[in-house]
Amino acid sequence: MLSRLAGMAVRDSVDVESRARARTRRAILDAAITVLSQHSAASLADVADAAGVGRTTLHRYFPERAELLTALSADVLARIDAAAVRSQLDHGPAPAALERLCQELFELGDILMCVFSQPELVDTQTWEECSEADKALTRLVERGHAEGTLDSTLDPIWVQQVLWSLLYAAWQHTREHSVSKHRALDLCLRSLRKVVAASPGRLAERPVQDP
Amino acid sequence: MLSRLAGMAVRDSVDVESRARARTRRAILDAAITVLSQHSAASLADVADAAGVGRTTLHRYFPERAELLTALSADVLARIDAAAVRSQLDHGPAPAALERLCQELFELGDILMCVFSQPELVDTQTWEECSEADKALTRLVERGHAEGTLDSTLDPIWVQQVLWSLLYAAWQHTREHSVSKHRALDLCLRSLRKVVAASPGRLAERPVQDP
DNA sequence: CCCTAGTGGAGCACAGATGTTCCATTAGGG
DNA sequence: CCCTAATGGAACATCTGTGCTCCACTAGGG
Repeated sequence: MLSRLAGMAVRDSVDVESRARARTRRAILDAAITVLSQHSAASLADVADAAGVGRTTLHRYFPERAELLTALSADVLARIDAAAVRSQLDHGPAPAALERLCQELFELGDILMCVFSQPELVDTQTWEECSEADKALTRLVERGHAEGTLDSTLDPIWVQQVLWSLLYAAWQHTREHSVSKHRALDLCLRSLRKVVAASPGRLAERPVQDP
Repeated sequence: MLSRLAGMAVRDSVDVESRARARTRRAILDAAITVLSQHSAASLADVADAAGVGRTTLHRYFPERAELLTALSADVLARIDAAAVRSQLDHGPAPAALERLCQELFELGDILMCVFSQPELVDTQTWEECSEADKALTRLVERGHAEGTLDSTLDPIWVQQVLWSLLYAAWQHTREHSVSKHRALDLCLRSLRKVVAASPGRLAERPVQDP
């Protein structure tokens, strides 16, 4: 029943119609990711052009800009969750698992930059409640604390912040300066590793100086 | 001569006029920082409201949106440079100097977030060529490399990227989760310290895995 | 106290983005 | 091969943000 409603027209078979439409839909979403990751205020005409479709067609799929953004958000979240699944966060040593996640997320490229350039795209509330990736990452960090392989003074939320901001730094590094993706990822992983490593002994060596 | 031109009207004394105008100008710039740091696409009416002035007045100071952004950019750059000067990057051990810079920049608050939400505000070309802060930071990192107090596998540009992205992470941390500024700065400094610390011995322990 | 710089509001024109409709054309499945 | 879903383009109304003008009002300095 739902599938008939989703298809905008009454058809016998369900997937046959989807062929062309699914392809167009993907092209639009991919274009939206590319365009909006670089200029979050880009017009729908820009997105349509990048997707190689007419503005009218774009409107058939997403009657309002908000609907495109909603779909984009869902797509981004799904890809991030998929990356988390591929990383198998519950297996092996915590630091290694975290690095696998970092690599998988790095591969998402423009999708990452979308999240940064449009924070409203990923509502923090929804994210923390619905995202499996968030929960898995929290579990991972807590496991690392228990194992003694991750710095126990860094709570899961901060580790997540650092992971994302280092990924942003890495991609920005490739965009602005002519640095290879490989080099950027290397720096990113190396830095992440050092941040989360359990500090051997001398903790809080230099406390914050209040001015 | 220039001061008469800057005053938009022919006056005998120069600073008398500036009193009111300078106050209004600052109010507008401060409001622009606050508003645009949270929503980079905010309208000029929003900025005027936040500044407590009419839209007409805002137009008298900045006839076009671009001019407001230019002034905003100059203001932001000046504040960043001032923060760098206060940090005395050329004095003392390199890691400590870097932490002083981090603290000074952290205090800039919304100004930082402006730079992130509107990367076009700070053109990388202009920044690297004109900013004294950039040069001082580069010198600092190179000094740290020579001293052996900073990880020599991290080039100055990457250190700068990490510094900024950690600052972003810290502020985001206070905004989204109810974390005190003090705690956020503490996490930020601790993380920065670990990233830039010269690795004792075992470098490149775990190279990037190409998939 | 008076005068002028500074301000605020209303109003107007313009530009760009958006949402919508209609029609001609094309591609792909039955 | 034929038919229909799918598409693209043109045209239109609307809306928002912007840039600009004019006029009335107010506060602060001489």
